[in-house]
Amino acid sequence: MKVKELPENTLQRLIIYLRVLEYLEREKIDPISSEDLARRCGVNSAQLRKDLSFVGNLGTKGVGYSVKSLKYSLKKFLGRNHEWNLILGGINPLANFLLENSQLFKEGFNFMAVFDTRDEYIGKVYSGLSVYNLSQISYVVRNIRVDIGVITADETPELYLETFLREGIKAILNLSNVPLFSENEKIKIENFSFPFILTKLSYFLKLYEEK
Amino acid sequence: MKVKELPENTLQRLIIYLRVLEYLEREKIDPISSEDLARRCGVNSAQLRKDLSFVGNLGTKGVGYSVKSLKYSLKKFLGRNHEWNLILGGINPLANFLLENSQLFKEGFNFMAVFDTRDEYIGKVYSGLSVYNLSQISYVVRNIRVDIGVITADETPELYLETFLREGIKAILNLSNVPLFSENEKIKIENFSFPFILTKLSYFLKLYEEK
DNA sequence: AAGTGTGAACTTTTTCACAGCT
DNA sequence: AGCTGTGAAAAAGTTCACACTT
Repeated sequence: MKVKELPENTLQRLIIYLRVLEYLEREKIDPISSEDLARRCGVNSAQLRKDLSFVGNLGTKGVGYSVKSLKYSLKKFLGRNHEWNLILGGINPLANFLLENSQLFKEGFNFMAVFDTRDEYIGKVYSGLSVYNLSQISYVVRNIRVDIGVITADETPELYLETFLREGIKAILNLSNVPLFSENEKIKIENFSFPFILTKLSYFLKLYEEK
Repeated sequence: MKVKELPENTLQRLIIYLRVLEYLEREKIDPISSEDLARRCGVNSAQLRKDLSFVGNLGTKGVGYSVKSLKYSLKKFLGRNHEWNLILGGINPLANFLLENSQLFKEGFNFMAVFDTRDEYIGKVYSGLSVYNLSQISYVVRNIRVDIGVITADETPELYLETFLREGIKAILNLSNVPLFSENEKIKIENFSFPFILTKLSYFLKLYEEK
């Protein structure tokens, strides 16, 4: 197989499989069948096998999947077998939470620098990282590899986006309340906000009320 | 039309449209064509019109959509025209961030109570809310309507899920690192974590490196 | 006997293209 | 003339079902 591009939904499910495999490893469950893993991931087993076929031939017929080696294959496929360098734009409580969150560090996502546009923050040390003026980003990017730009700024997220893209950053996590997009195929932007995800639940609740 | 169930992707896009409409309203842009709005939302205009057709006949032929009234229709359709009551399970920095986040309050998501299982937290006041023992949830649920249960606990998210469901809560936002599922069609669970969304970017970066 | 991997069938979603309203 | 709303066509994604391997 291969050749075909990975569907977005398949990518999302692969990430879930990885998470559940990590759980199974802690619980010392090994091996596991597609039936059993699928049930724990809320999908059907044909779906799971088809999804995994994008990654490779990972199972043993008549037996199932080795939890350990499937986890390893998924990590590698998802680019989670090494570390990534992040920068952050916009100091606020969410930024603070992310910088102090050791879970992200444990999982290989390392914040390298913080940017802001407000004078009172520039030059300070924030959660152990120096705060730079956004206009000085070139200096930082010249010295360290930056993989992912995280935008937390509520005020001018577009400014951070433009600046990050101008510096050649290819992957953006936008956590502001305004969704951001790029026509450029070579740029990947993920938009997330808590009101966004809660609205998915509010729609469900409204629907449920009506019935 | 109508009759057909709303696809998940359509729901997600409707939420994006709403966000962008709020932005357009602030910018005093009104009316707007499907072409223009679609471009700002990173979708194609036929897609946008088809999505909106699930909500109703909202546009004016030859003119476009009124930003103000389209925003209103979407809010109503998404259940965002009134307030929702939330409870939170598991005290930690993420819980703290959510409880202190006035944006959620402004958008109609109100935290009513906090639960934990660790004695040292019970009975304390945390971000202005009383912390109850999870085992005493029935007492709280008897006195206030609870719409959404938010799970922040890292240690035993399953315990919070089971307890919330047992109390009849229909909508769950799980922010722990273990994805949770329910077979029950009448229960809606949204799983989110920062490592999850960053993994989508790491996959993209890995792919990009390979080419 | 058990359980994967995958073509083929089926279902859903997206895009096209244009009739019809303003 | 301009732009929506929507059937119909095309594309994409999911599920079935079974050949095949251990």
